[in-house]
Amino acid sequence: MTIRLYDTATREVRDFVPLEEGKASLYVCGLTVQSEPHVGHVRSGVNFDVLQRWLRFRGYDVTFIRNITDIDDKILAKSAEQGRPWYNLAYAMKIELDRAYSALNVAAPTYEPAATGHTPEMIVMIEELIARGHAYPAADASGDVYFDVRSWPSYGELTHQGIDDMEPAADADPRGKRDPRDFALWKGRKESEPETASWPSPWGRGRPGWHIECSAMAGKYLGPAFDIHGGGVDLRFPHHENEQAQSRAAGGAFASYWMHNAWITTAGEKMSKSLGNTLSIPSVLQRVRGVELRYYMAAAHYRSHVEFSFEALEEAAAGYRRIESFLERAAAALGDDVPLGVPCADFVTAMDDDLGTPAALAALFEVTREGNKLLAGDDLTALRGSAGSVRAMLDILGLDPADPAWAASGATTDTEERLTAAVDVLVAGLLDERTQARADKDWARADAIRDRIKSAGIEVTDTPDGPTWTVN
RNA sequence: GGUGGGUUGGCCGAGAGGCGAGGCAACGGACUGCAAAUCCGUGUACACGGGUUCAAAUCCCGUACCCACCUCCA
Repeated sequence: MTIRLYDTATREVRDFVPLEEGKASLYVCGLTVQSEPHVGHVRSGVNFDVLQRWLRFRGYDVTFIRNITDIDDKILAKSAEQGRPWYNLAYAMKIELDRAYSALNVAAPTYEPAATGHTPEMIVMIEELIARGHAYPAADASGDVYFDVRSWPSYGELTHQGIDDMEPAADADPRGKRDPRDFALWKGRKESEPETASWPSPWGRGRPGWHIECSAMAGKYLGPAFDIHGGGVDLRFPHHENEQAQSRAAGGAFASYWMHNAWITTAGEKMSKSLGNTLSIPSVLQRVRGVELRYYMAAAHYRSHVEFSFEALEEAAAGYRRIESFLERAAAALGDDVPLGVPCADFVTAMDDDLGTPAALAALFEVTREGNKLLAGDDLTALRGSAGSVRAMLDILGLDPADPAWAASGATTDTEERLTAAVDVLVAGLLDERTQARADKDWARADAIRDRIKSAGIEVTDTPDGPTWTVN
């Protein structure tokens, strides 16, 4: 059985055949660090993290490059508005993004290059394109360099569009373009822009066009040909189309497979960056834990559009807690931590089929139910098998509750620990009284004590090993 | 104008010619002093109209509505 992936370029699910046996090279377009990340922004991070984990589980040696764009029009505009240097804004938002990723257990890629660190590579590539007749410096004095789409016959192949069917951008400044669809490889510095936002080039000081950075960085770290290129659906055109055109026009084969994750929207609309911070990662994490948010995102197929709602998020969290509590009870029954086991066959089949996480989770729930039944019996070997399998499947999805990543994000402070210990002592006294009452079959008194504890926001649960308490 | 995606039960969300994925919620039962958790059970869902077929949520034709992209959106 091989991994099969949906390839946007061919519009079909194809067997994954890497360029080099046993290795997988992956480039994902990361974010433009211009504002605080919201739930929509991090979906690709989660989805491609799952892909990366699955490739690794299937034995591939994965090289995973995910860039960040740290210079662009919006960064310049926002930093000017906020009265701070553009690089300070970009850096601060980059730190926020890292926090969001780590709160969601999105593993660090092999390397995370930034656009501003790669202007020499871009310049070399642009020169190559000019030499091959696929690019030209603008005829005006702007210092811009454009890609000549008419010079590249297969332009439009990724998104299956003909150049003449494309609507020329109504608002685009034609500047020195030969064709309105030509796109900027290099943007000459404008007087209004800060000197620090420009780099030397053969065409004068300027800054990267958006698309060239990814071509240059993918080429640098993965070579002229690599296996998978990913990103959000919105990037198919123009970004990915242009990346492919310029990379191929410069002589590289570029990506063999193109994968695109769908959007998370609210109220049917895309999550605009101007929406405010109600859906920023820190604010959502006040409602649910990071692992629960990740579960919510992993539970839908990556190519399916998700309509975000807190109701659906809470429901998903309830489902995750069921799996989690099984693992906790299994660990208690086994008297030990549950070791990572083997995913069940249905899970593997589902994941191989274009990362079918919904079907994979269905399989995971089947094993969880079996495990819950075993919990009632005394076959510890079977229980260990089920629990280990559940843990292994969660681990592949980046959802293993025992992953230290979660502990880091939910770290308890010393004060909290001391408070917990203090409450435990106080509640323990009451619970002793209640246990005595229960032994005396004085149910009224037992319930009264439980109600009293509950009025303090603490839930008491009776188990065969005695009562336990949790904060509501 | 071009390109692509969607409409599934109370809710979320898979599937892609025949057998009701799964989760959440609800209801019934078992267990429990009562709860909680767990297990067992309960559903005649596929936007609308035609068509093909022994058989259609799934294929074809048409219609409606929604969404994305069309040169610096995740």
